[in-house]
Amino acid sequence: MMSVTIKDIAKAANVSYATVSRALSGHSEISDKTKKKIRKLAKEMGYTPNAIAKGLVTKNTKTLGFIVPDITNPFFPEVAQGVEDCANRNGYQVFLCNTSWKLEKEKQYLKALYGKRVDGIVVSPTSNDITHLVEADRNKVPVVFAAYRPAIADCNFVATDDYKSAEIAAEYLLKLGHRKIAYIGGQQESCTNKYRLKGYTDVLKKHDISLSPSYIKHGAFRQQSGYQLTKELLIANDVPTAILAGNDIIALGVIQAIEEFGLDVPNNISVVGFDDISFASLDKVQLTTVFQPKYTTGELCVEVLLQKIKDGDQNPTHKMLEPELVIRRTCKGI
Amino acid sequence: MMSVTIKDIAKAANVSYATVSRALSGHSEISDKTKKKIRKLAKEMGYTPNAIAKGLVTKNTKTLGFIVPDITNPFFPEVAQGVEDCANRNGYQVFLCNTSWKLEKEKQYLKALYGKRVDGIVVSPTSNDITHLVEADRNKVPVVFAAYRPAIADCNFVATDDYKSAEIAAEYLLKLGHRKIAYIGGQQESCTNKYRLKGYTDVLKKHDISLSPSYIKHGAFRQQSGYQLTKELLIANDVPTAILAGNDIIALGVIQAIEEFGLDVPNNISVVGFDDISFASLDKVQLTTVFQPKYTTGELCVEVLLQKIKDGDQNPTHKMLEPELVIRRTCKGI
DNA sequence: GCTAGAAATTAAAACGTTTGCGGCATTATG
DNA sequence: CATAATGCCGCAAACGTTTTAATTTCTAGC
Repeated sequence: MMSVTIKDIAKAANVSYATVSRALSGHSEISDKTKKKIRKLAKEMGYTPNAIAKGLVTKNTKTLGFIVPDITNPFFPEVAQGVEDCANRNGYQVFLCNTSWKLEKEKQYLKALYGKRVDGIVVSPTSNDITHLVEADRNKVPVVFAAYRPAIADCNFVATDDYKSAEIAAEYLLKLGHRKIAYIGGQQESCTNKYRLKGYTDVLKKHDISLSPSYIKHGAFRQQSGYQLTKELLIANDVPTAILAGNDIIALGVIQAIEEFGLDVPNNISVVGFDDISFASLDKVQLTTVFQPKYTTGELCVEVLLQKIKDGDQNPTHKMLEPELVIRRTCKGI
Repeated sequence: MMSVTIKDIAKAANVSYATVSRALSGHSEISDKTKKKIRKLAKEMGYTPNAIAKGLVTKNTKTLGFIVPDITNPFFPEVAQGVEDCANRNGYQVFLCNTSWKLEKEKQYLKALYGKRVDGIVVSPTSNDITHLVEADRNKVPVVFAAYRPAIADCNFVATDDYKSAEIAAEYLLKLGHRKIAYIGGQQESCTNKYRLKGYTDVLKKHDISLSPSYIKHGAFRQQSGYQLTKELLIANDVPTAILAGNDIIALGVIQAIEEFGLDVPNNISVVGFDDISFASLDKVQLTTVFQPKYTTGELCVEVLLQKIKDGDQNPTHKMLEPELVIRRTCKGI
């Protein structure tokens, strides 16, 4: 499995290997005749440029990293699609890394990506502990946060306004006449969760609705977690009339729990999620949720990343995207 | 953003850079004292080894590639999870590449991956045209096919027996009393589709049921495709009592179409899918389907890949996994 | 036919590692 | 004390490219 190198071609064509390099890359003065000859030869010999040797000298690898916490949540593949498409359009490839919500894995991947000298990293962090990512951005390689708004100011990010998303959802529920609204969140510490929780509580406060602490529960951004927490909620004596779920995946678990409990969605309890993953629109599901521009998020992340890479600009870029309520069939007036 | 190299450390420690290399990698004779000194220094200076320079000399990158046709189909993320976990356990990282069912992209990615000199590739091919993949396996880098059984004999693959899967599903439908069973497939040319189709037709033949050609339709492994083809099917005059869908995603589209048409699943038409993606078990969906060990597929793929990498064995390895019917609520006796 | 200048090509250094070989201390052996 | 063995470490080549500077070849004008 010995691969053919530029030197092999040079020998075969009886020229220096500098000439071969130029003939192949094209962006240097070289006669048409030799260029053609060499290219033909290269193809015949089955030459594939060694990107890693090239990376060593040019200092760029035309590679990006994308770190996601859960590839099993359809939200992230959609973002990934945007990341990938935009990267490809610009001649970049992407390393997709999945942390399974483990901080340790996130750190490992960060190190590995930098070790491979990727030109930039987009990351949807696993937790609120992002010091390693910030440090990397400052000293080693540009990073932009996807679907996450860091508490620290001088980071790049593109995110949907989670606070506003929650506001919209809560206001909608209130407009439907609900007063007893529970919140089943994901990881309590995560920024996404914090903003959504804040939007929810603020709206309730604004309408002078007292917050029952038993109505606020946290777990993980997973179906199982939504299911479990809702069970707990339903066993207690004061059952809410509506539930705001931390995201669509959680919402699916919430609904499952409600129906297993013998209650109906939306007749007994209304449910709204966040994200609008593709399965939310299934006829059988028809989940009311707050849409988040997933694909666009991915695209924009790469755009700002490439910008940073190109001009070395260290100033933080922030992009806030607009959420949108999409009303389907899991909510009902009271 | 100048990164610190082994030479910088050597200078600081006042030793040769060979010594630094040895101190860091550890697997060479070196005194404990200098080893400690150098490691401490390296940490202080924020050294991250340049994996690409290392790869250039050692000829291996500790990196695998995984090419999938559609990251948006939950089937693949689950396989990817298995691939990743097993790779990580063995000190490898994986490049996840998504072709969006485009052969051209598959070829591009293959070239890019080889350019980056990944140590091995696992691929779920986009089409039945796999010559480029086979060629790569023979001359450049070991590749194993995931969830795909090539027509050519001397390839590595780990797949679930698609023929058997279809047999199981068809037999089940027959046992329920169905005689008018349609098949809504994915890409007609794909191997997966061919085996499933064959299993289906063979079973019907065995039971002396004549195959209506209008009952067999092909499109893509996508929800939209299943939806569209089912619409066509329902408009025709001879409506089937059961539909075998090419996979779960298609099945979801099939069900959508049936219900939009004013019919009920399973009361008017039974539906069964393949794969058992996580959403199939949702309370609202409860899709009867044929389970395929997705995570295991991923794991096994990298196991055989690593084996090939380690001992350079060129003999093809085949692994067939067992499907399993999981009965839920989209089928009914007649 | 000469020469200036442009065009095409080559030589060689550089990128950041690993590693085989050789050399020098240090210790063990006789 | 001389020698052999051992343990550490340095030198330098190698990996496959790109690229700058130098050199050769070509073209054209006189």
